Amino acid sequence: MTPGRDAGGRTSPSYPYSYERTATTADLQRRFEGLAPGAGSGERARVAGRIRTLRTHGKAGFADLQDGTGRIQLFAQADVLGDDLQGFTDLSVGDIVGAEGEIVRTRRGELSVRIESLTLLAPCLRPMPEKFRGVTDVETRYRQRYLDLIFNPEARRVVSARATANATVRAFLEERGFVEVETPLLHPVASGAMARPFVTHHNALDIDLYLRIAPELYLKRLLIGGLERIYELNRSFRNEGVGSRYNPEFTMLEAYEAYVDFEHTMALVEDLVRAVARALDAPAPRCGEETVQLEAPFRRVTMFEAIAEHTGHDLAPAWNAGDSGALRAAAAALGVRLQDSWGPGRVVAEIFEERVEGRLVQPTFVTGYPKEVSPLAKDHRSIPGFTEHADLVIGGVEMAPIYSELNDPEEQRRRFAQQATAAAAGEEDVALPDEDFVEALAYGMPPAGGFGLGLDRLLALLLETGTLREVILFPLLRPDGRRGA
RNA sequence: GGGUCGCUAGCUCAACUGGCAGAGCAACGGACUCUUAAUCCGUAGGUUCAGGGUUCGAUUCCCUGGCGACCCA
Repeated sequence: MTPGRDAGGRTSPSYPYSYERTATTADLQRRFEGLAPGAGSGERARVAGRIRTLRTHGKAGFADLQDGTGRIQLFAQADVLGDDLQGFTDLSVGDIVGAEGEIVRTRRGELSVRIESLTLLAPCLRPMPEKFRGVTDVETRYRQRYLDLIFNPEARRVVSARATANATVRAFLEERGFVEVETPLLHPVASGAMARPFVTHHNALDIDLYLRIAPELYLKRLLIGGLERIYELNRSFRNEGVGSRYNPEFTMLEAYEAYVDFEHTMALVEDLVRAVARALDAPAPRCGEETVQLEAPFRRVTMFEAIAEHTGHDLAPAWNAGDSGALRAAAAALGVRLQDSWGPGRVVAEIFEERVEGRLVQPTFVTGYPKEVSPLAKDHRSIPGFTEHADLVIGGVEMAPIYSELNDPEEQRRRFAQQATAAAAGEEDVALPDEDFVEALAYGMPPAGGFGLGLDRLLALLLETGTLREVILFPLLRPDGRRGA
């Protein structure tokens, strides 16, 4: 038997199908703000919501009712209800009820619905968390997010902030002529990013499919098809660990614009990030000891410059001399662990990610990505060995890669071949060859700038939550043996 | 992957150096017609995460495992 109140104490609940509300609690609080203590308004309303607290006084009683907009007090009196007062007395904290009555303000000044009729809509059969402190255990808050939402206004704030961010993104892009599209989530080849995929199986076709790690290659197919400005607000999946910066499924924005390069797209991303920050009233979120200045122009540095600045190791001479031994020695000196199969480009990128990225708190576009770690971006127009790939880093976290999109099918084939070689050498985070995509490129893809923006990470930054898990309603957790969840 | 910390009643937390497992809230019964973390009286509620070890005796000490948090790589 589940713990909780004894069902025998009440007649069995009837679970009504609907309740005709005439007002929300916020409406009433606003409309009757000026009502004097002890006064009646002469107006009635029907409200519905969850009982948060109960105070019964024999022939009278009070309850706080919470709905999606706020709270109002319910006021029960034997004078009004007669024998029906029992229905109020029998309520439990957590029950969902509908109540009808006159809007009054009590002598102590609390705006209330003086109940004339009360309907139990859904009983709360399980004991609710402690009323004052509520739920604070982090694990419980994630596993039973509904309790978190009932008790913690902050949890509800995150929900509306994400909705606002999504709406802002859409409005921003629509204004600039971008069209929202939807592309497959089940991919025959998991490519478009360097990550490990989840595998699944399609029975009728008897083929393995992969949950997308990025929509990139499908969106580029649309560029080939003549859609010149497109975006997808998408959920993607990467088979990696969980933690404050990672969740295996995450929400990302990818957008592509024909006939522009990554310089143009960097400016677009900068404006977009700023627009979202303004919409959330967070132009300067705190991040550790620092305040992130999103209104100031975003800084630009090359990966080599950033490494030199933060580690004191100038890797440019070794790179230019093709001295990968010296690059590896620098990594060793910095305590960065490397795999034998990695080439010099990956070594440099690893040093950057492990020792520098986390220190770039102010918004920074990092450019100068070696070809080895950037298989989908165009060759840099003037610096051999590099690509036109910038990464926007804010708060020490990678927010958005931005490319001049590679549109030369032969070069794309060579890049994929390098990735395949790395995969054969045991590297798991690779962009796998997608021959169908290479064939599509051969029909001609316009030059384009594109980006992917990690919305969960951006929200975590702007809302100052410190962890992705606070902005993802149901973050992946190991199933709890007791609950089998 | 490494380190640190945590897991005790439905919830929030105690329990000294190893000595009868507790409180508040919630639940249940009762009193109370203006309370708002209502108050008052009473009742019930435990595989102390799991398993093993040490001990006369383990929530406490040791080992293994589980789940989580934080930090690091």
